[in-house]
Amino acid sequence: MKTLDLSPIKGLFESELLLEIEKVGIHKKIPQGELMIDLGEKVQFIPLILEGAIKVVREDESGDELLLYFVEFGNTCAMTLNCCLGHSKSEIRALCESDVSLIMVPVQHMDPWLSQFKSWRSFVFNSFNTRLSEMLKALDALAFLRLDERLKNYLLEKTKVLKNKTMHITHFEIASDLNSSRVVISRLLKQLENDRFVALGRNTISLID
Amino acid sequence: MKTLDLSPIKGLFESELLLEIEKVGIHKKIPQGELMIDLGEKVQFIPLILEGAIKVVREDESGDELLLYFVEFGNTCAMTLNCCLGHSKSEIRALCESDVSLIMVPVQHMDPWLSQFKSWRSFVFNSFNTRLSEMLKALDALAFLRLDERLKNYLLEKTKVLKNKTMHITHFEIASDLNSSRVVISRLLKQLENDRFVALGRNTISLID
DNA sequence: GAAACCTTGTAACTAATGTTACTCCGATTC
DNA sequence: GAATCGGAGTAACATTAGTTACAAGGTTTC
Repeated sequence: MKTLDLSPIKGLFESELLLEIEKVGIHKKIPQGELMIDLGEKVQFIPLILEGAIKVVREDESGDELLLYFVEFGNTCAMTLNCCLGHSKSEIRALCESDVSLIMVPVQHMDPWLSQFKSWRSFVFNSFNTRLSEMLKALDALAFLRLDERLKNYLLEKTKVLKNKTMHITHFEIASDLNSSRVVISRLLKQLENDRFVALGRNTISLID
Repeated sequence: MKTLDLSPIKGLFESELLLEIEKVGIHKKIPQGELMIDLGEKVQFIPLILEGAIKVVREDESGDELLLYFVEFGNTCAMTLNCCLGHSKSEIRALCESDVSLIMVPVQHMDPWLSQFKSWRSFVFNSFNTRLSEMLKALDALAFLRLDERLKNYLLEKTKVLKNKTMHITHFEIASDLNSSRVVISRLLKQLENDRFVALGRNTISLID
C-alpha cells in the first residue's frame, strides 16, 4: 500500500513528524484473531494503531494464560516500546481482537524521534502511562476481586472494545482469558443470567441494558 | 547538604548531565519506614536512588494492600515518572524499606533532558523497562502461583533488598503485603519451618541456607 | 442421517484460602 | 509484679474456586 492515510493520527503528532511517519511507516491490515507478536519474538517495528483493538496476553511456563489488557487507537503497545528500547524479546503475546489497521515504524527511528519531536515524546509516555494504568487495573482485579466480578469486568471491557453488546465467544475462551476453568465460568455465567446481567446462547453472550 | 556525592551514579550519565544534576538536584536521606509518596499525591520531584530500597504498594478502596515491587539503586520509580509526565496523581504508595539516600530532581527538567541527553533517555526507559517487568512478575505471581509460593518469593525478595537473611517483621505485616490474612500466613510459615526453609522467632524470620 | 465433535449444564467432590475464636507467651506499662 | 497488649499457634468452620464425570443438544463431516 503506497498512500498512507494518516488522518486518524493527524491530531497526535506535529506535521514534520507526520511527514517522517509517512516516509518510513508501513501500513498494514491484520484480520481478527491473527497473532501479531508471540512470546520471545524480537520486535522490529513500533505499531501505531489506527483502527481496531489488540489483545495482550501473558502465559506461564505450563501454558496457562491471562489476559492483561486491550490496546486501542491512539496508543501503541508499551511492551513493544520496551522491547525496542531494551533490544529484548517480547514477554507477552499480542493478538488482534478485531480487524486491525496500523502503521509499523522501524525501531531505529524510536530514539532519534524522541530527541527531535516533543509530540513523539508525549505519545510514547502517554502510552507508557496508559499501559502502567492498565497493568495496575489487571493487578487490582486479580488481587482484590472475586472471579464473578472479574468476569463482569471482562464482559464489559469486551463489549467496549468490540463496540457491540453481543459477542461470539465460548465459555472455554473466557476461562482461558481469566485463567480459570470452563466449568467455573459456565457456573458464574448462569448466575449472571439469573441476575439478568447477560443473556446466554450457544457461542454468544449478550449484555442486558 | 551542599556537596552532592554523585559517585554512585557516575557510570549512568554523561558528564554534562551529571553537572546538571549537581546543579538542580537535592540530596536527601530518608529513614527506614518513612512514607515517600502516598496515594493521590502530586509528584514534584523525580527520585534518583543512590542507596537503599523503596517498597511500592497498591491499595484498594477498602484499604486492602498489595506489595507491587521494590525499587533499588540505579532505578527510579516509573510510576513517578509517569505522574511527572502525565501531571497526574500517584496511583501508588512508596515507603522506605531501608534507609534511603536519593537525589530529587524537579520535574520540569524531565522533558528538556529527554531531548538533550541520550543517557537520560536510556535511564528513563530502562526504568520503565524494569518496572513493567516487575509488574509482570507481580501479575504472574498472583495469577499463577499459590500463596505458599508467593510467600517464599516474598521472603527471598525481602532478604535480597535487605541484604540480610534475617528480617524483623510480623506475620501480620507479611499478610498485608501479600493481601492475605495473618492466620493463613502463620500457618504457611509453620509449614516452611517444618520444611527447613525458615527459622521462626518472635518478630523475626530467618532464611535457612 | 449416522457418527463424531463441540458447547453447555449440572452434580458431587476436592483443594486452597479466609474467618472466627480461643489460648499462650513474652514485652511493656504502671 | 499485676495488668495490659501485641504476636503467634491452632482448631473448627465457611467460602471460593477448581476438578472430575457425565448428560444433553447443536454442528459438522462424510
